[in-house]
Amino acid sequence: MDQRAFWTCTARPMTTPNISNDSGSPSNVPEVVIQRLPLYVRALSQFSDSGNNVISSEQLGRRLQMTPAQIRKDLSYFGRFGKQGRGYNVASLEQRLRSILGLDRAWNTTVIGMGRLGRAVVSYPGFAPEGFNIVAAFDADDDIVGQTISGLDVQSISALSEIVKEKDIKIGIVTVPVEHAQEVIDALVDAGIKSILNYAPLSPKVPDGVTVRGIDPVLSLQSMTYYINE
Amino acid sequence: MDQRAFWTCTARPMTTPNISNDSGSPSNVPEVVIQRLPLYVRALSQFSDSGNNVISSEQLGRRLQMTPAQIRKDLSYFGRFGKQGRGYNVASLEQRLRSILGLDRAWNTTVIGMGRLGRAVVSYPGFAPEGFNIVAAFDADDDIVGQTISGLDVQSISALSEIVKEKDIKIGIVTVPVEHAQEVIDALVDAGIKSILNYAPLSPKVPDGVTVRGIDPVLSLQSMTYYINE
DNA sequence: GTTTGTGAAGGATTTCACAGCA
DNA sequence: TGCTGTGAAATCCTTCACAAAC
Repeated sequence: MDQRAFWTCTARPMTTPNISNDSGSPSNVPEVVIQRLPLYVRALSQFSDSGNNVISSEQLGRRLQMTPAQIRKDLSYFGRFGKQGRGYNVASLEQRLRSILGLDRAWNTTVIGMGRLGRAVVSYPGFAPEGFNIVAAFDADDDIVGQTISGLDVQSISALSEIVKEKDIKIGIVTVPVEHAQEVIDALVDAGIKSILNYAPLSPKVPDGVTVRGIDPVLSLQSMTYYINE
Repeated sequence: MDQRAFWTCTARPMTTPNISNDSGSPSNVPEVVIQRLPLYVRALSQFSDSGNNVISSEQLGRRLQMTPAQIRKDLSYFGRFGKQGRGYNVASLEQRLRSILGLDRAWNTTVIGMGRLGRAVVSYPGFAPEGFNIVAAFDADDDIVGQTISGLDVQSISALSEIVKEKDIKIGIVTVPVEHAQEVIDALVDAGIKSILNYAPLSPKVPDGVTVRGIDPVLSLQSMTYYINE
């Protein structure tokens, strides 16, 4: 029944603090709830692909292996999206959730570290269709700086802050070796970045107000072996 | 303060049920605690690299951005590893935690799906040093079956069950396109696999007793944008 | 009849705070 | 003195159960 996406590292209490939020959206939504919303979006999008117009919390719950009550409660943090006796309109619920999450716009993103992993990330075709555009690439190595990789010309990390402003980059993706990850993350924070996707195997220190999510398959494997009985 | 690695999907209640556990290890440890243990292992290993012998829960907590009380409580599920007034011996705590997680042995692993992502996974150098050995690779495409990729010869998925037994494979890594992910996961489950690392963007259905952890950078990004203020 | 939205109840997890030991 | 280990308290999250709406 546990439905939780990989590993996140956040410098934030589990419950979002009262950041006063102009757009009238509620301000004490638990972090776990926010992390489940993208799952709802994904499931709804799959449902509408298969031609359904309306879905109940019961059906969604069956799809996502979670209880209908939890789904209704989660949604109730943000408004009343359903119709009693009928359920939710698939397309409009998806649209509402996208809007809540800020997915109804595109986000400029940069990748720092153009080694093996960074190259894989910039050439991964899954980001752009979801509105995450990689618009700059950086590396510390002078041999790599100046190369063009997947249509991006790799720039020196010393230009990071400038380019972040120039290109209105809001999200940093860190693919440098673990030894340099903390300093790169510090540099992103200094450049004003508030959201970081970290592929390096470490728990970085970031100030309050900066969100870091980690991608670490080894960590995932290491917590699964506990449950293997033999 | 939230320290959680990406997305996991587990067919297990948040609190581990009473699976009677021969080796005298406790049987009602919350899942969140299990997910934090690898973070402790990683931090301890970094600490010992920097020449420290002893660490307090306060120091560990500072490193991992979590409270000392939580660390002590987590450890107390498994035993009494510290010395009052001094703290924990870094090396021996790391060893104890590795043993609890089953990381003091190697695990045979297989990757299913030898497209772009699967190739990146089998050539990722981070698994083997942690004891996760990729010993077989599978694909559905006849043009790929028979190729040798990173020293593995790619086999047909129809041979999955047989090879899993033959090579004593305990963990499956799914890198097939999302349309085929559920059927591949079903096949792994049929073959007796209890631990699955899923790179496909879907929440798979698995029976109780099977653990799935998902790796989905898009999902991580989608929950971060909520917090970006503008 | 069906399904939502939601207070209230019930669990689970985190934090507190301090006894006890080195 | 310093720090662990741990019950108790506090907080957070999920589930229940039902009135209201369709």
